[in-house]
Amino acid sequence: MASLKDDELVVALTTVTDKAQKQLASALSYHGLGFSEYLVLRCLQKAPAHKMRRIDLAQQLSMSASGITRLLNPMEKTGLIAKEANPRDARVSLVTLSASGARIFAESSVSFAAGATSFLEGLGKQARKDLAGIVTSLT
Amino acid sequence: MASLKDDELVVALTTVTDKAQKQLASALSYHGLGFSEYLVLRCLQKAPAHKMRRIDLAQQLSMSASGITRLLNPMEKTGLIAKEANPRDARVSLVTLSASGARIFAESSVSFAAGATSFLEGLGKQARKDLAGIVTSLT
DNA sequence: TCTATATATTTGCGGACTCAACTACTTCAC
DNA sequence: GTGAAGTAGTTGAGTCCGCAAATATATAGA
Repeated sequence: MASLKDDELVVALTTVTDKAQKQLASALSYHGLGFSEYLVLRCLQKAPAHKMRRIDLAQQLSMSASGITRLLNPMEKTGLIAKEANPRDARVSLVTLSASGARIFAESSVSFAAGATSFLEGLGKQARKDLAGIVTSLT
Repeated sequence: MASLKDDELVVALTTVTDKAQKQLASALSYHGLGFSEYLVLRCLQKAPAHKMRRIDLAQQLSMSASGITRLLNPMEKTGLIAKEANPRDARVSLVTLSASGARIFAESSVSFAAGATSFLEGLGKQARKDLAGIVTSLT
């Protein structure tokens, strides 16, 4: 069917992804979380010992180091995460997932997954597999 | 192959699209254009008589009306677009593509298309068709 | 050891965008 | 007509984020 040119395809992709982000951000807002904040918790959850350097967080989220600083500051104040020093290297400050952060993450993940499912609901099983293959080969 | 859960799929999708936007924004910056500014020119180019209401522009770009105001103000100052009143309805102010706006758009479109092609280069013909079908059914 | 370079983080400044409130105009019900 | 409600657009305040510069620490080379 529709064969779009590369530029049209990418514009359509950004449009549709933007829509997804807005839906998901709205779902997360019920838990008092922003989209990036959720991704931080998600990264920490997956990380060994739920602990990460700020710079690695920045890379995984494709953000600048300063963006991470400003994102994490309020999260530390509300107790979602905690700061921890690295005895081997005084430059780095590790970020850890707090117990309440883990709880909020678990709760918000339900909303997030529901939002993701509703966003993808127009897609059949094969289309989802295709999309998964496409995004991994674009990464 | 890889079958991701809905939430993982959407996270991967936003990550990859974010990467695309950054590449394209960088390509457009050589023409002095931001990503949203390029999309404005693109909309106006496609519009009948290269003319649109600000509110319709906002909807097509999934932006707020105030975002459009702030986006268009500098574009008008640099002469990419022009303001025009609507004789039938004094509330609306039409936005038109200027000659220089059309020229800049044509030039930047080359860079944009090249960026889009380079972003999609890991994808075969079938994958592009699949992706096109997927984004249209998600719209 | 001392200096140069590299790395991790924070801060000042600014851009892009949103929400809510406001102005200005139009339309509809009566 | 006149008032109420709706629509188009702008403005003020605030959020999120990036870039460049500054700070602090680490590492490598003479």
